Amino acid sequence: MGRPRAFDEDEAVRAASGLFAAQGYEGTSVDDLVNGLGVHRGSLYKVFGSKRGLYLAALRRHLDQEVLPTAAALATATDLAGLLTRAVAAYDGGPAAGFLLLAAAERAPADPEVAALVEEGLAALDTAVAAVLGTAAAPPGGPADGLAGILGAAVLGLRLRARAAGTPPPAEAVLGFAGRLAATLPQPPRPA
Amino acid sequence: MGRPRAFDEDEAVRAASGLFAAQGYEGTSVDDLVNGLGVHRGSLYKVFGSKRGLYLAALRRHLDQEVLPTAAALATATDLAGLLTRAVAAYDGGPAAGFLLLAAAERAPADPEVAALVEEGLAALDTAVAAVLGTAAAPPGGPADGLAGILGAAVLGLRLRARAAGTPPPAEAVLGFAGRLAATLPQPPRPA
DNA sequence: CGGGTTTAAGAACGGTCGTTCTTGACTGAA
DNA sequence: TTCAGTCAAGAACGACCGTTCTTAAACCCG
Repeated sequence: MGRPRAFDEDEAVRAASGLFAAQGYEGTSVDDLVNGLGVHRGSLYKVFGSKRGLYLAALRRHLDQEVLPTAAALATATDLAGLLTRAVAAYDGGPAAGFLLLAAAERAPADPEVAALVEEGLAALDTAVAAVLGTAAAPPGGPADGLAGILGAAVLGLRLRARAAGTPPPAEAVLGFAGRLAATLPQPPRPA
Repeated sequence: MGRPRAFDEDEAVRAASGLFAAQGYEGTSVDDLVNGLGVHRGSLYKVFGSKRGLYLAALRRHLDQEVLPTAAALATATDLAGLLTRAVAAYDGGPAAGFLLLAAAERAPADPEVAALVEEGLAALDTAVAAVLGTAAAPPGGPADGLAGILGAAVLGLRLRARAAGTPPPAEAVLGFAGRLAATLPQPPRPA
């Protein structure tokens, strides 16, 4: 019973991801969200409780729909060059690109719940890199450690530079680096 | 002539750096600045023109007093391990730590003047890394390229993770990575 | 000591912030 | 067809936003 909803909740959350990724949390007003999502103000508060609730839902969706699948795809690479090639190719430049970066820099220091989501995303990337390298992943909950953490950090840094400059990350730099680094491995990764 | 100033301008800009670094641009109100700087509202607008003007001054100061000196110190390293050791040691955890990161993620995409300052800081870091490696620096104005850009990106990514998690960057990971990578160099850097 | 000039002090501006409230439209069930 | 329940529509709330204005205080100079 009751009047049916005139909007798709998942689509609204996706649109919110784009707005938050582009303008940040503080830089996105509820009016921006109401206009961009096509969802009425009252419905927004009914469904998500608050602006912060919608932000958390958007970040959660970004992790589930973008970051974690990307990490899973990275983990299927058979060598380092393949992994980094996929990492660069995964940069779709879509509206939510960089949401994780922005959340890490802007909201994670002030919002523990955001920090936990960010850590989840970053840990997944580290785990994928570690899987390809055949080494142990970083300890859960702890800071990035080891080569996998460093490589993940490098990809993060490249994407941050790309975001700041408004250009896609430089693929050739990543691939050249992969060639260099592959030589340092004591044995071919994934010998099986 | 005229009544003398009751505040030190450089100290005010430094305090502003801390606030902007901690809370971001949109997250820091003019009231926050007036309280945190101990500078009267009118004086703030007289000297800096606007909140954005103060932000640009604070970022400029952060570059001049923190980032560029750090980059210069990095460039004096004689090998990769020394450079990365210094890079980690340079993380003072002070109030303005991460200002460059936050500016890159939050304001650079929307404010070209911020983007130019951010690019200046990142380029200086790349140049320092390149100097130690004995390779050419990234092309000015362009995206990071080559090994130096990758290494700089890794340091950026590590610091971003540290900022998100509220912990200092993991020194041992960086140093372990330096040992691995040093083996890939075709010759000892800085042969002279 | 009395102008001239610069800053400090703080009230006040219109606008926008996140949030809530009131009213009417639409639904399935009685 | 009435009822109870959910959502849409939009006005309205107090609080805060960045900015400006007015007035008093502190200095140099003559």
